[in-house]
Amino acid sequence: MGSKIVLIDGHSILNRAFFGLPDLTNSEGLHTNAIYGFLTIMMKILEEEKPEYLTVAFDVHAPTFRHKMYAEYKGTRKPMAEELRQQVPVIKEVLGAMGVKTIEQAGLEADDLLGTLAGRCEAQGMEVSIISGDRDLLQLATEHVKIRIPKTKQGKTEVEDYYAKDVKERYQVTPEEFIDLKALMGDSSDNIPGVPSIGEKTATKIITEYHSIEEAYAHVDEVKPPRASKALKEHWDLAVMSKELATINVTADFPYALEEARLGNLYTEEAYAYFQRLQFKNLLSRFQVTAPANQAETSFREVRGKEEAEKVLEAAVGAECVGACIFRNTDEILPLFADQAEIGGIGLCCSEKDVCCIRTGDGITARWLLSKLEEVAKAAGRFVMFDLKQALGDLRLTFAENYFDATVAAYLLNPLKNNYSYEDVAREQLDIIIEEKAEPYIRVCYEAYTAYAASGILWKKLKGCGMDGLFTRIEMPLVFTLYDMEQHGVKVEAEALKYYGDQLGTKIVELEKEIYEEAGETFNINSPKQLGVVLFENMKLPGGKKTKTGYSTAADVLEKLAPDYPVVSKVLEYRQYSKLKSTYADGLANYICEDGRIRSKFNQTITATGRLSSTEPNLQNIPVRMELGKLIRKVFIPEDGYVFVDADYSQIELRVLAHCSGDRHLIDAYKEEEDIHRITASQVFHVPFEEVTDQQRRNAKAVNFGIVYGISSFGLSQDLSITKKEAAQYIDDYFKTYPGIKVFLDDTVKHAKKMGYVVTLFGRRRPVPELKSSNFMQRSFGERVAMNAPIQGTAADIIKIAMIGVNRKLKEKQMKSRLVLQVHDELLIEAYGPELEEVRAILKEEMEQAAALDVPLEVDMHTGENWYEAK
DNA sequence: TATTTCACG
DNA sequence: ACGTACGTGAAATAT
Repeated sequence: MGSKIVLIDGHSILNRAFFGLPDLTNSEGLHTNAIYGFLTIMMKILEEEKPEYLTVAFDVHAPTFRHKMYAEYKGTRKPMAEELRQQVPVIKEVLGAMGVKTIEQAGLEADDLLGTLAGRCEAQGMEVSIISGDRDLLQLATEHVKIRIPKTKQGKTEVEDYYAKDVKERYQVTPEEFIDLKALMGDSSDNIPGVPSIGEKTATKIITEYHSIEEAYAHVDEVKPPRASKALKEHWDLAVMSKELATINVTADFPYALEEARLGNLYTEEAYAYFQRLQFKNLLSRFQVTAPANQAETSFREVRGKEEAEKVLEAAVGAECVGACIFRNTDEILPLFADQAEIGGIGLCCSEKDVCCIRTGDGITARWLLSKLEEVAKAAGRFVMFDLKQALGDLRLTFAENYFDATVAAYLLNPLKNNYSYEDVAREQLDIIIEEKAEPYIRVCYEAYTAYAASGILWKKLKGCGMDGLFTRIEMPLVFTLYDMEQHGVKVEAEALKYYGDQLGTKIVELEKEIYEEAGETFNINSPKQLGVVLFENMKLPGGKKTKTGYSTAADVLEKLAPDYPVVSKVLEYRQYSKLKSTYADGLANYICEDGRIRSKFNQTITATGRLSSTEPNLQNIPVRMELGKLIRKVFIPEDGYVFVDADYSQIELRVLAHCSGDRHLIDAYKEEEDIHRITASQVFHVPFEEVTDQQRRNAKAVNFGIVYGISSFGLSQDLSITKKEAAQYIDDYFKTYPGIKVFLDDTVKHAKKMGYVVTLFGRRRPVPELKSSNFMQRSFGERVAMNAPIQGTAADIIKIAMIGVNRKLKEKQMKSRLVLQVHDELLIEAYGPELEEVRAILKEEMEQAAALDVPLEVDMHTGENWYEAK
């Protein structure tokens, strides 16, 4: 038997993968599902067939224009979806990286390339497999040419194989006759019109009898049924054209060197880089770990002994740029406590050629090493680390302009990613692939090296995007502010919290009993699935399906039923109690340290808009709207001798909008009147200020919120329980009242569509890739994001500035009061009693003066013995 | 690991 | 006709 070649119909398989798989996106916002599906299918086929040769053929143009003649005949066709289009060049690059031969030829379709290649290879005695989702190719099947059609059934790809005999078996015609079959019956997916009123059944009958359309036409009067005979006569031109369209050119003329198609190692280093970028985690495992060392590695070394370590560290003092990292010995420790593990050593890089790893032990203590590193850091022209805030736990550094957090820089350049590891930055900025299984000291060196080498590039890019000021004046100082807040934490009364939890527990048990009684059965109320079945099937309550997995039992659905069904209101109550107990009472208790304080993390590189996020625990979502939940704030208390001061911006986002849009009416409204919702209502509904009803004010408030979120009539109608039409009218009236807002929002979306991103007042960018989507929903989402992000982001910038200012003032004046929490538009300070008035003055000043807008920034402030009172 | 729900701004 | 408000994180259940 001769050697074997696999030929892949590129666009067809890509297309199949695209529609067969759910939408996947990597952290850059690139859609990857078609690429992933293509590679999976290709690898599966290669494993099965183990061919010597492989070639992937592409059309030069989009495959939907496969048949130009017919496209003209039929008129324009839908263009390829943007999500798929963007994947085409990438798969070609990936295949190139894997050493896979690809061909495309102007004027020839992939079919023609495949057909001709199949013929040429078969003539040389080779076995050929053609992979395509397109049944048109069945005409190419022979004894040695196998057509393989992958099918996705319930997530699994199965492949249908067709040699010539299989075509005959399945369609009762030979591959050659298959062309004529298509000519008669047509193929809508392939734009072949066929003959009207002749379908698969009739076509098969005619071709099995006459073997070709020409032969059938020669005996057209004998063709049965009469209906088909008539159709054939009337539409003979269509049949001829269809046959022409369906016929694949197997004698095309194009250059092709078989040797170039010989399969080598697919799993190259270059391919690995692509797979990492595309985030195909499970495909990465196919790569051997024998990739040759990157060039940089040659200068990596492990420093041994205190003497040498000292030499290295001394030499680093005063260096122009230093990249560093600190690592811990996490081997014999539970991952949960990894950050408490002892210091294992540091990585240090002062130049391309000087990268080293210094371990503790052997006369080197952690304290000595770290204090040396502190010296190096302070003296460096630029001192770079990943996640500097984390490192500040080990290095006693205070803010200075030479510190550079590479994680934060990478976040600013693309806030949509979900992590900013040094491996990612090395790959993206330096084109270096760091092996996961590389020796630990090599990885340590890489982290320091990446910090060193990427910082210049990151900085240049930040400047290029106009984010250098944001980085140096806001984000970097904030790293230190957040560190201080995290260290300080907030005191919590553990016993009171426990008592609160117990109270909730009793109530939960009571409600549980009552619910079971009314339902007539016991079940898990916390399970939306079980609850849905009990309510809507067993108890037959009205209210249909909503989610893909079953009935929606969300609060807004249940609230509609609650007045009529006591069980439902009990369920709602149960939910409330159970949420409070599990998430807040029990949840928070787990985080109380021995000194009675909770130290939540303030994450700086999470959100798309520039806000902070809070985790472990999240202290930015402590209940406040409902009295029952708000009570939990009583357990947050200041230290003895201190009080809480809580200050929050009044409608900061709406004020930012007023400023950014420059809308005269909204700006004037803010300058004149306290109650913005009331004045909005008065202006939008054309009623005197004093005569605005509560309902009108509520509506105006909802519209104001809607504007900030990127208004849609649907969203507003949901919120106000009115029709979409009424909501649209409100919006229209609003824009008539504040025409500047409309212009501003439209311009922002326009800018986003043109540039691909939006910008805050302080230069922070948010990319909006959704605007390019071919999906209406996605695109609409993109538009709302484009409207919201500059507003939310600017507000985030402003409070960050205020935090830095407040923290700086407190420290400058050597006060004992400390910033403890930030909740987006609110700051909480634990103020030392004697300093109270000064703290209030500082808070007010720093918050109100954080940005000079065309409208005043107003701050509401309260003092109290606990967070409940201070709010 | 994904989905649903719900707490906050 | 499509089916949504923007931004988060945690807990519980289901897979």
